[in-house]
Amino acid sequence: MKFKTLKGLQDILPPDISLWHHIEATARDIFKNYGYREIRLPIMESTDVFTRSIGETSDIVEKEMYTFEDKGKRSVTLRPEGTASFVRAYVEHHIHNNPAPQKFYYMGPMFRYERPQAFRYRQFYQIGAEAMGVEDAKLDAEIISMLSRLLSTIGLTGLNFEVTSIGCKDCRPDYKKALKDYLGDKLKSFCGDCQRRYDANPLRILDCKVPGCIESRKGSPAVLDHLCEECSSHFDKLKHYLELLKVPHTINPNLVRGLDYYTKTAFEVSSENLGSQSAVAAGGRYDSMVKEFGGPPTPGIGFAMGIERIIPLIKNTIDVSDGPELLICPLGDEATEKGFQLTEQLRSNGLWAEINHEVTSLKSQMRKANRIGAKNVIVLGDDEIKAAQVVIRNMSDKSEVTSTLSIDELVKVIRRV
RNA sequence: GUGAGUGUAGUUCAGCUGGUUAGAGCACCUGAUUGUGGUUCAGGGUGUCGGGGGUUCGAAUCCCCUCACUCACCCCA
Repeated sequence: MKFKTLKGLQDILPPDISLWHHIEATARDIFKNYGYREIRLPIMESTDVFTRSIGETSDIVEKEMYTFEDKGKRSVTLRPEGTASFVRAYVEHHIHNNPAPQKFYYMGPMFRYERPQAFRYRQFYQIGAEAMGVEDAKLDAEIISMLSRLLSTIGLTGLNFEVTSIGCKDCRPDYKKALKDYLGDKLKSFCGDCQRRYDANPLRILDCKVPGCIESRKGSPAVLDHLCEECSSHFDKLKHYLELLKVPHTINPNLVRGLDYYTKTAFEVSSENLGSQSAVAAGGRYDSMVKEFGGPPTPGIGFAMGIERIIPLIKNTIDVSDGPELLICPLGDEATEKGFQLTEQLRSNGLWAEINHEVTSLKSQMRKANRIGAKNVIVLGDDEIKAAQVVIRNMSDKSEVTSTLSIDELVKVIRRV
């Protein structure tokens, strides 16, 4: 084989593509109910858009971005996530002048230069939603509820919704300090990764799965006890509204997000059926990002879901079989010509019709009909043309109905109306 | 970036300690059945054994290198 897809990239072919369409159509449908409108964003941005928002020291920026210089010597980056691009567009087009909340959704590929793994790709697709301009926790509850509805409408079950608050610019530094103070003198009892995390991102120590670390961190201060007045009451309201809307969820104070811009609410949806990369969707509030991008102080909240991680979860539960509504099997030259015309006419009347282009034995034509999943078959030979009448055979129950060669009648009979 | 595993037909895989012409299931094609499919029966192999080098009388098998893929860590949708 001479060429193949690059590492971590994949072709999406039928029948899988039907699952993608199902997910995308369901998302558009649900988003419409909630007043979200589509926004299409470029696939690359000035590198600063990401470094300034995601965080210079985050893993994404430090080692996972597809960054290169264009011919004008500008540093550009293939987007590793959608929110930064969205906020850039929000500010650039003064969208804040519209009545709040302004709600948008997007879908498309993201790029991260990572080692591929099960359900992790270098080009992966996200469907994301962002709601801007409302600080109230009702919006947080609403968007989490929407996500929950979306995922269950798509057909997912057994998902775990985890919610927490990670504080804001004011209280998070205090908490970080309290945590580091507590962990500082017992640092030697932690794994190598955690010792590194202590300086890089101490919050992540709370998420470590090494048994020794779980033991050693027992009794460490909890984020939720260190929230400032405002963050704390925001989180209380969120819990209240989630109860009110009956959105199933658990509180996980150790939930950590890898992006620097999150404030207050953070949430993640995971599945136990995905192996190690279990996150299906994740999101949170970002109340200071618009201002940092040069816009007026504007709160925002959003989430993104990974399509590749949803596909395997619905693969065996959704029927993706398809096939033409009619296959014409011609026998002889005259039938080939007549059938060719007929096929086009049926198509222009809205039917998915096909004709075998090679006149082989009827047996092999029928085999092919079966193989391609044709719902009905017409055998078109000299007799049928002479009589201007055909037999329409239903492939699933073998029932047969006769019809004249009139297009209207054919369509009617095939559709069984 | 780190660690482990796997590369043989379209696909899933067998091929043990080296031994004639590289195999099986599924899929595919043809026929039995001349104008009616799925079941059955008969026939058909579609292959650079990932690539290169080495050891040997002889390598899919052993050794080295390399490439690719997979899973996991880090991290994340």
